[in-house]
Amino acid sequence: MGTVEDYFKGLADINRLRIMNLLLAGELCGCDIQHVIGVTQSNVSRHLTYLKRSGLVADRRAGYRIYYRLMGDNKQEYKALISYLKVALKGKLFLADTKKLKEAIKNGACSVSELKPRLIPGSGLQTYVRR
Amino acid sequence: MGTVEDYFKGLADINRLRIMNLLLAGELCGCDIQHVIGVTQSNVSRHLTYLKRSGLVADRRAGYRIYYRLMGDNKQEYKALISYLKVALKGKLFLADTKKLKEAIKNGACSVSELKPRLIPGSGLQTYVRR
DNA sequence: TCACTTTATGCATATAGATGCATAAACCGT
DNA sequence: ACGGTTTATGCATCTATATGCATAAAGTGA
Repeated sequence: MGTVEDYFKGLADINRLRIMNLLLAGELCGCDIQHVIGVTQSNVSRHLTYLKRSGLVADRRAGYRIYYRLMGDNKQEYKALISYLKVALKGKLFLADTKKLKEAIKNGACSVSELKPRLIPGSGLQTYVRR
Repeated sequence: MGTVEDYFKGLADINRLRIMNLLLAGELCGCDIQHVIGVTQSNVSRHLTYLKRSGLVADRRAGYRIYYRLMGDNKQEYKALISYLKVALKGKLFLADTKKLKEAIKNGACSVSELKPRLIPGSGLQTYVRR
């Protein structure tokens, strides 16, 4: 995993693209993703597994939640891909998802608020406090 | 066709990535692609059909040959994708393919020679004369 | 230990994709 | 019209994806 082919296979699905679009905004737990995308929980779980297997997404457990984030890979191939996604994910569906995510955060989503970043002690990672 | 999803689906196959890699070097006819990739003719034909359907590749007929080229799309999404491919297609397989293509051209490939570009009258497109 | 939240997975099913072989189709030159 | 070159497609098969439902698994808090 982590090859160019893996990347493209990983992104060859509309729901996985929607997830990547959301993760561009920051680290998220599965239930928030499920809420925004509006598919079943098992569906989200499997797509996240696929994205991890492709080398696109990383995760960490925090209690009974698991937070997913873009793989912080320094490979040029990976960074260039993320740059491309930022350019390419501008369609109505993606913008609507992003908007819905912001709304959810404002109304107190289950896990995150990009307005309130918090550093995880010792990890160098950033998460967001629950509202 | 031509959406981000189409692009990623179109590139989610190793043989189609290999074809795109070759087309980055210029316009090519199907038989040259087949020679370099080393799969069956029907396989190449179907992958090219898929790439056209995805909005990634365009073609033109010239006699009994059909020349395939990257879709000359000015959309930012498309241009950024091509830029990404130039960065990402650096693996051994892709480099070997490119090398094999150059060899084929040097030895007189069936249709093209990037050493001898020729403008197609009126079209603004460039092709390569047969050796 | 028990109820609750979140995530993963076994099972079943439906669809899409990849591939080779044989053959058709399009076009050329003679 | 005919043989030769290149490309497309019908048929068959195999594998991979996508999806929902039900259920298990992991973790929390009382």
